[in-house]
Amino acid sequence: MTPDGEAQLRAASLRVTRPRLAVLTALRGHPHVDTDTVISLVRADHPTVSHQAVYDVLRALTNAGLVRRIEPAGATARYETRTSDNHHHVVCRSCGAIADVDCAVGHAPCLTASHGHGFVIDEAEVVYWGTCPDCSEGS
Amino acid sequence: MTPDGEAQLRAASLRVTRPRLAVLTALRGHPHVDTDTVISLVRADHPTVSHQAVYDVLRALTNAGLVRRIEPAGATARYETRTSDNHHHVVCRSCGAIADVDCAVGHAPCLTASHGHGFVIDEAEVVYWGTCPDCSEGS
DNA sequence: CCCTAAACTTGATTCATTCCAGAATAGTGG
DNA sequence: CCACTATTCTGGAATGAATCAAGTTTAGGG
Repeated sequence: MTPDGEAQLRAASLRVTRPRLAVLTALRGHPHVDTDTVISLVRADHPTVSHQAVYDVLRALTNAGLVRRIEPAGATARYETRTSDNHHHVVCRSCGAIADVDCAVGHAPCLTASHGHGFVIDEAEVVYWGTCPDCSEGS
Repeated sequence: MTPDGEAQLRAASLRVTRPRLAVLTALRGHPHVDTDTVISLVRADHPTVSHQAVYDVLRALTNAGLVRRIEPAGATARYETRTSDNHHHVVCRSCGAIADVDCAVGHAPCLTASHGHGFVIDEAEVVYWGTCPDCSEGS
């Protein structure tokens, strides 16, 4: 099993608070959800947590590397706990569903495009666009 | 030279209007600008064009494929006229500058990751994150 | 058990984008 | 060349994700 939230927070020298644990738990069970959904999930157990707290927590966890923020074009920010393995995402054009995709071309393939106008490139982000099973079925 | 705006619009069966020509011209001269900048550029020549018109035009041109919309995480939508050659972009983390990057791994490399949870993938979008020459110089 | 910085609550604010109702206009058919 | 209609444009209000601000609570070191 993944280390429990408390251990993760301490390892990142972040204070262990109820809202933070709740957000981590919510994201564990529901990958790729937006902020609003996180708020709902958190409030299921802790009704008094403010939306601002969730925004703060998500930012803190993202900065600490415990959570990864993804932001597909035309959608609001989503979050997931699967970090540090440079995987990518498929996004459904019609319903917005997101699924994980392991890096196709081995590891960090695209960083080879380094001769980009003098830019120092440190990350290559890939987003696949398409149609999810549910949506392509209907048509 | 690129075909003039009027020809492009007619080829796409779009009406030829002053705002549309102005937007096309603005984007030709200034790639990767956001909507607000487009509005300013357009108004330099045609002060009466409404912001709504620019939004409408950008959407119409994008749907017609005359313009491509890019939307890096954490930034507002940008537009460019270079289409139909599947190139990618480098984005500067500190100043937000964007530059074009030709597809590194040949053509449409990444579509090979097709076995993604039953998704039918039709496009692979790549965004390189890094630091532009100007910004890395200062540090 | 105190104390202080960090975190949280509440509520207002920003800003890109969209929605709406009415006026203008491109371009087809007469 | 003119009239007609759908499309487009104008001006202004509304939406919604996200941020800011002031004051209260709390984690956790001393």
